[in-house]
Amino acid sequence: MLFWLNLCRGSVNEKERCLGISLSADQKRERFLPKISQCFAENGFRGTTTAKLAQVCEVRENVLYRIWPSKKEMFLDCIEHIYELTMELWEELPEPTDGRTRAEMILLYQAEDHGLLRYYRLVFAGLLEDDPDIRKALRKLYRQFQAFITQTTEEHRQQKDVSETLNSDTSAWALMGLAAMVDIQRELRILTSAEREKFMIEAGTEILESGKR
Amino acid sequence: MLFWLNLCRGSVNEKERCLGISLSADQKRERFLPKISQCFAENGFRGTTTAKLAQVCEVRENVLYRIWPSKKEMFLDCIEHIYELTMELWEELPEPTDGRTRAEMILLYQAEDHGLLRYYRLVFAGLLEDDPDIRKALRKLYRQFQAFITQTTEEHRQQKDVSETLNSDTSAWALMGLAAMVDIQRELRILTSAEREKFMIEAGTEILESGKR
DNA sequence: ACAATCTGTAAGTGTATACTTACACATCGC
DNA sequence: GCGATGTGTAAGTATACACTTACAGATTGT
Repeated sequence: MLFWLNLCRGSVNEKERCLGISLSADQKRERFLPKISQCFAENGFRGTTTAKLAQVCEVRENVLYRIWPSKKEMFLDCIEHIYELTMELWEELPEPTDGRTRAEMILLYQAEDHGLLRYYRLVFAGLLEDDPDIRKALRKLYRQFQAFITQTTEEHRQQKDVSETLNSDTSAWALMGLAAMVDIQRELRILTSAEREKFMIEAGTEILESGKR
Repeated sequence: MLFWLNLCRGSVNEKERCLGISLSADQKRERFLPKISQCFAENGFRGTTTAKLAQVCEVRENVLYRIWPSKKEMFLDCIEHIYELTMELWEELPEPTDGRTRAEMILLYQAEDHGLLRYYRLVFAGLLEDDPDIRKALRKLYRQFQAFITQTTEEHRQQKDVSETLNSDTSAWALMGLAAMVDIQRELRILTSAEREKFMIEAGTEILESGKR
C-alpha cells in the first residue's frame, strides 16, 4: 500500500485515494448499501435517480454499476438490508422491564419516531413495481418478519400465561397490520406521536393477549 | 344536434362524433375518472404515463389536459373517486344475515378478491409522492374512512351488546391496519384467499369485540 | 519492464414522457 | 354569414434519466 500524489481535483474520495485505501467490491457494497437504502426509502423506487444514488455515495454512477448490474438489483439488496438492519435494532432494544415483554418493547419502538421508520416506504415502493424479483424479495421479507413476530408473540404469551383465542400466527399478521397503519398515520401526520403510541400499545396488547378473558 | 360526415379516420370516438354527441367537460370527467383511477391503481403514479391514460380513455392526451391541468390533478380526483366508489360498494352490500352485522359484512368483503381492491395501490403510490396536495387528499381519505368505520363499529357493538376495552375509534384504526395487511398479503400472494379470509374474520372479530370478556 | 487490470473522472446516448402547439372542422351567438 | 369557441387529431419539445463508453493514472503478476 503506497501513498501517492495526484491532482485530487476536488474529488470527494480524495481522502481514500490519497491514503491509498482501495476497497474491494464487497466492502464498497457494504458501505454504500445503507446510504442507498436511505435514498430509496426517501424517494421510492422510481423517484430515486441513479445520479442521486451516486451523489449520496460520493462516487460516480458507473462506480455503482460496477457493483450492481442495475438499479433494480440495488433495490433488491436494499430489501435484504432493511431486514437485517431491523432485526439488529430490535435485538439491541433494552431488556424488557416492569413486567414488560420483548413483544411489547418492539411494539412501542415501532410506534416511536426514529430514522429507521421511513424504510417502510421501500416496501410500499416495491409493492408498486410489478416485478417478479421484487415481489419475491418482499415476500421473503414479510415471511421472515412474520416468523419472528410469531415467535415473539409466543414468548409473550408464555410469560404472561395467556390462553389464546387467536393463534400466534394470526396475531403476528395482525400486529404487522397495526405497524403498517402506524406508518401511514405517521407519514400523513394524522395522529400525534402520543396518540399513535397509545393506539399501538392498546390495539397491540389486545391482539397479543387476545383470549385473556 | 346534427349528424355529420367526416373521414372518421379510425378514431375511437367516431361513434360519438358521428352521432353528434358532444359531452361537457364534467360529463367527460365523470366518464374518464373510473378508467384513470383503474390505470393509476395498476401502475402507480409514476408508472402511469399520460399516453396510457389517454389510451384507456380512448382520446388523445391533450383532451385530458383540457379537463385537468396536470397529471397530479387527475390523481387527486382519483383519490376522491375511490372514496366515493368504496362507500357506494359498501352500501350496496347485501343486508347482514345470520346475526351478522354490517361491520362483519364489510370485513369479509375486504378480504375477498375483487376488482376494487387494487385501489389500495393508489393510496400507496400517493404516500410515496412527497407532495403536500396529495398528502392532504390522502389524509382526508383516511379520516373519512376512519369516521365511517368508527360508526360501523359502534353499531356492531350496540347490536352485539359488547362492553368495550378498545374504544371504537382505536378499533377502527386497527381494522384499517388489518385491511392494509390483507391487501399486502393478496398482492404478494403470501396467503391463499381462504387463509386471508380466515385471518380477516378472526382478527377483525377480535378487534370488533375487544372487551367482550 | 510491461501487459493486463483496477479505480477513478467525465462526457456521452438513446429513450421515455409530461406537457404543448398547430391545425382542421363543427357549432354557436348574433 | 361569420368571428369566436369548442372538439377532435397529429406532431412536436424539452427534459430527465438509466445505463454506457472513453480514458487517465495506479497496481499487479510475471
